[in-house]
Amino acid sequence: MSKSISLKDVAKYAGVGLGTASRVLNNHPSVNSDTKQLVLNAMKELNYEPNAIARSLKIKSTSTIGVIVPDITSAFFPEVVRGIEDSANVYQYNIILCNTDLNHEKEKEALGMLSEKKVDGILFISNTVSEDTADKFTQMDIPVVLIATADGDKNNFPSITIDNQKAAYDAVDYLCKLGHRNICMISGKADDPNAGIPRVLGYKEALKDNNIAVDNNMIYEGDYNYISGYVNMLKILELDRIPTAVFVASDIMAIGASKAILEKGLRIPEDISIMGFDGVEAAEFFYPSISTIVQPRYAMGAVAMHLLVKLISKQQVDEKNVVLEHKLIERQSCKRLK
Amino acid sequence: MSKSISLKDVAKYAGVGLGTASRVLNNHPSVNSDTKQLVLNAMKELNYEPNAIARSLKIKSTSTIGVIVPDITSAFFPEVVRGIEDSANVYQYNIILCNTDLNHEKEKEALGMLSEKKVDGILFISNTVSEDTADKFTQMDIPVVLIATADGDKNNFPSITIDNQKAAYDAVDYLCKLGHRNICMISGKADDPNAGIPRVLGYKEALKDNNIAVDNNMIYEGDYNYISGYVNMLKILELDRIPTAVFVASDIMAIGASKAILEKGLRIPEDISIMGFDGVEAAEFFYPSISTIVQPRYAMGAVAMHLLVKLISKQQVDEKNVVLEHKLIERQSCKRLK
DNA sequence: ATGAAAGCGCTAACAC
DNA sequence: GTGTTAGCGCTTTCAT
Repeated sequence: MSKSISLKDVAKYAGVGLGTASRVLNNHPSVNSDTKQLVLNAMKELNYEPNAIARSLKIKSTSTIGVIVPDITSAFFPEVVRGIEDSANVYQYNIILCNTDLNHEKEKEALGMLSEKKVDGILFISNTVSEDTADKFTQMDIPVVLIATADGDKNNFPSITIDNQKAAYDAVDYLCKLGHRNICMISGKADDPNAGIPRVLGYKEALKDNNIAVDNNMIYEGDYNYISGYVNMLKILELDRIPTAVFVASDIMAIGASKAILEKGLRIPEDISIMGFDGVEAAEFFYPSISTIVQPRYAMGAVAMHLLVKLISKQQVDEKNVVLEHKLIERQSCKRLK
Repeated sequence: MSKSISLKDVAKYAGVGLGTASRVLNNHPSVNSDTKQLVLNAMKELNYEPNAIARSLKIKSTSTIGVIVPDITSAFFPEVVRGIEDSANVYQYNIILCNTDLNHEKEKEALGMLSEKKVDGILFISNTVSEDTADKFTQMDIPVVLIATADGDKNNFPSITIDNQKAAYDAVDYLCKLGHRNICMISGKADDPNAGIPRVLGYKEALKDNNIAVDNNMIYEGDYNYISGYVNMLKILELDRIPTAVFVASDIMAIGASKAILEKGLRIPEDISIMGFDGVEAAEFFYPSISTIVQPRYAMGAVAMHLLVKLISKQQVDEKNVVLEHKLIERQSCKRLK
C-alpha cells in the first residue's frame, strides 16, 4: 500500500498546524478563508482522503449501524433493507448486514461483532427479542429499534410495526363481506408473537363480528414458506366441506396454496378465493394475481432508520412505537359469492 | 455511556503490563500460562470487550468488506448477498451493503465511503465497470472481485461469472431440440455486456447450429423487469405468425411474458413454450412453473467472498477469473412439438 | 516472558 | 484565528 496521506501531511504541505487542517476538514467556522483555501488546495494536491477509522476512534461514533434480519433471501426483507439503506444514506450512515435465520445464537454473535465494531445503533428484525438479546442490547447501550418484531412486553424498545391483528381482521372481514362464511386459515407459527398469534386473533375476531362460528380445526399452522402453504392446502382440499375462501398468513404460503388448488384442477377465485398477507411482488406476479394485505416494507425500513438517527443524536422523539398503516389490495384471487 | 473498559484497565486490574494484556488478547504464544490466566480472569471480571476500531486503526485492517449491488430488492441479488454473508462469517468478516441502482454516480459515492471506512476489500456487482469505477478501484488499492459483471476488457479484475452466452445457447438449443423452430427472444438491455449482449449471441448461435434463420425482428429488447416482459409479449402475440416458443433473458420478465399469454387466454406450454433465465424462486412458484437456466447465485457470492479473502491475505490463487456452471432445469413451461 | 514506550490518524482543549 | 499537545484503545518494537 503506497503510504497514504494523513492530515498531518496536509498540514505540513499547507504550512499550517494540524489543528487548523482538522478544522477546515470539519468545516469549522473559525478559520480564516485564506488559510482555509491553502489547506483545501493541499488536500486536493495530495489527494487527501480522511480516515474514518481514526476519526471514529476519537469521536466514538462510526456512522455505521447494524442491521439484523432473519434472512435477506426471504421475500419480506429486501424491501425493508432497501428502505433502511436509502434512509441511511441521507444521514451519511452505512449499514452492516447480518443474517440470523431466527437463531438466537447467531443473533448473539452478530450483536457481539457489531458491538466490537462500535456501530452507532441497531435495527433489529426477528420474531421477538429473546432475553439474551435484550440483555445484550442494554449492555451495548446504543439505540435499538425493532422492525416487525414483537417486543417481549417486559422490554420497551422503540419499534416500527403494523397492527397485525387489525390487518388480519381486515383481510378476513373483507372475505366475509364478499359473502364467504366457510373460511379456512393457513396461519404462521403458533409461537410467533409478531406474525403468528396476532393474525389468527384477527381472523377469529372478524369471524365473530360476522357471526360466523370459529372452528380451530379450520386453522392450519404453516411456517410462512411456499411448501407449507402447498401442503396445508392439500389437506384443506381433502375436507368434506371445502372452504369457499382461505386466508393465508403470508403471500409466499398463499402462492403455495394457490398452486395446490390449480394443480388439482380447481380455479381461483371461481372455486376458492385466496387472500394473502405481506404485499410481496411474487403475489402480484402470480396468475391469478393474489389479493393481499400489504405491509409498507420500504417505509418500515426507512422510518425505522429515521427514528434510529433521532435516537442516536438524542433528538426529541414524539412516538417511539410507531404503527404504520397496512393496506388491503384487491386483485384477482377473491370473488364475491352471490 | 458508562465508561467502557479498555485493555489498559484490564492490565492494571491483572497487575500486568499493557503489552502482556494485548498478547493474551491476541493469543500470542509467548506468554506464561499463569499470567495468561490472570489476564483472562481480569477480562471476565471487568467484562472486557475489545475495541475493533482501535485495533483497526493500528493494524490497518478492518475485517469488513464492502458489497455493492444494483438493488437488493431485485430477485437476483438476495441470494448472492446471502452467499457472501455466510462465507464472510466463516472468515470473521462483516459486510457493508450498498445499493447503486446501476448508477455510476452512486457507485462512486459508495466506493468513496467504503474507502474512507477502510474496508479490506470490495465485492462489486453491476453490468460493467465504468472507467471511473476502475480508477477508484486501483486508487483504493485493495482487492476487488466482480460478480456477474462484465469487466471492461481493458481492466483485469478478478471475477465470478457464468458463461452467459453458453447458457443462453443451452436454453435455445433445448427449445430447438424440443422441435421448436419459430423462437422469439425477449432480451436484456442491448448495451449490457454482461446479461444483455452475450445472451442474444447465444440465442443466435443456437439457432444457426440448428439451421434456423436468425431474424433480428424476433428479438425484443427488455430491461429484465416484469413489465417489460409483459409488454414485449403483448407485441409478440400480435405477430402474424406467433412463435411456438420464446426465450426470455430473465425469469422475472418470463413471468411477465407468461402473464400476458395467460391473460390472452392462451396456454403455457400448449400454445407457447416459455424458457426463462436466472433460476429465481418466483419462476418456480409460478403456475405453470417456468423452465429456466439457473445461475448458482448463492455459490457466486460465496465463492467471490472466498476469493476475496484469499486476495486480501495475499494467498496464492490459481484462477482469478472463475466461471461457475449454470444449469438448465426443466419444469412445466416448455413442451415438445411433434 | 514481560514492561515501557511509540505511534496509527484524528479531534478538541488549551494556550496565545 | 491558529499552533501545540494530549489522548482515543490498541499493537508492536525494543529493552530487559
